[in-house]
Amino acid sequence: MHEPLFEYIEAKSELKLTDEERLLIKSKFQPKRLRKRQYFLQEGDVSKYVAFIVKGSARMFSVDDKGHEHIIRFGLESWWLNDAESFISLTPSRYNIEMLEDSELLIISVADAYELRDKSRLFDLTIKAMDKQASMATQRRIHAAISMTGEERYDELVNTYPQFLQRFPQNMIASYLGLSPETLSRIRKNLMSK
Amino acid sequence: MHEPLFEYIEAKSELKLTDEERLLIKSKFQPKRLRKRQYFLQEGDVSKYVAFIVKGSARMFSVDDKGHEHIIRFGLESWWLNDAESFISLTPSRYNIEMLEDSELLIISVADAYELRDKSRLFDLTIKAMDKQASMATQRRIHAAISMTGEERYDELVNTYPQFLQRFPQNMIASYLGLSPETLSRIRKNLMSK
DNA sequence: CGATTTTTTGAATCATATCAACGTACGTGG
DNA sequence: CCACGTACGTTGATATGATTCAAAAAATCG
Repeated sequence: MHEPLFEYIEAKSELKLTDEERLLIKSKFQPKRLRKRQYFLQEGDVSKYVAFIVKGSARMFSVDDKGHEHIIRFGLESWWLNDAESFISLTPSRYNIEMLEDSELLIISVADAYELRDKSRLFDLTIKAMDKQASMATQRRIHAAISMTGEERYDELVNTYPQFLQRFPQNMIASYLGLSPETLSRIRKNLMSK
Repeated sequence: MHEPLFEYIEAKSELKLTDEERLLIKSKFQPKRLRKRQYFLQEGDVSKYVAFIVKGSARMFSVDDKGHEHIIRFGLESWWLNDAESFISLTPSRYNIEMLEDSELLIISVADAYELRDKSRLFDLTIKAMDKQASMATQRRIHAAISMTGEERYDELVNTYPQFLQRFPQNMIASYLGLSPETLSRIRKNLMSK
């Protein structure tokens, strides 16, 4: 069950885990199964855990006054789930995290995550690598959101995350891109004829 | 010259620097002065340095095919400057970083930054705290960009970063919000009459 | 298979961009 | 210190991209 996490850590840190370190990490990460449509985090709750996705997928989204959902980000195998804002400041979350497929997670509490970063150099390096990658990805996304048309943003998504198209329904892709489902449908129709 | 950086590190890490650590940090960060309109990073260059802003301000922006500029983020005192994407992957940057006021920076190379994180626990804690804060801020910004109208985004900026209105011209605020200068002008006019 | 969800299409409407013109503020060299 | 040039902000008219609402078609699920 923990094997994919170990592989992830060794890949990110570019180092090999000792048996001792494996045991330590295993002791802090609890397996958790969530079925499709179950929530990992609900709006108003405080995000006390981070999850590593072993298998499955999820979306983090907010709901506005009009009841429209906006997808902040998706999660797939080897990605992490949590609301940075709530997790860090320990305030109630404005977001929901819902599983989109039957999933297997490995969860760790805030306190244990800090402790583990202190005790395991590899784990610490892994989180640093993840932070860097995340900051790159969010910088790109902000750039796309403020400077591109819907069609350009869809184009970039097709190139950057082609898996999304296989795994997620089109109306969720639209929400992720900040478009209405109808608009994305029309954009795709348009691209067909080119 | 390095005093503001020391204060920043002690505030973020919630610990006190030793004299030894101060010397080490001082030896890695070079002072650099840039005047208004000078560039810290130009599109096409690789971002090899990170800068801590002691005094002054800057903007990071891209230029699209039509020659329009899009501001990804601003920098002010105690903020950091670099292009995450270029810095991390050592690829030529798609962005420019230009000083908006005569500024004093403390710059550190990629290699030295890694080394310093290894050698100074306080510096490492500081960067971790900064990463967390940055991930919170970018999550908020993405949420705003994909789910809010121009007026709502301006409103949020007024509440979150009121300093921006004092320090930066309105057309740059518009660019940061992903709006044309004309649209922001009209939004402000609208808000006046409420 | 029927029921529900997702996608598509059309028409009307809204938000924002674009282009052009004008007024104002600003800083820079003479 | 003034005058000029450049940058900035506002306003109006028009164009465009995207949303909304409604309905039908297609896909998916139990």
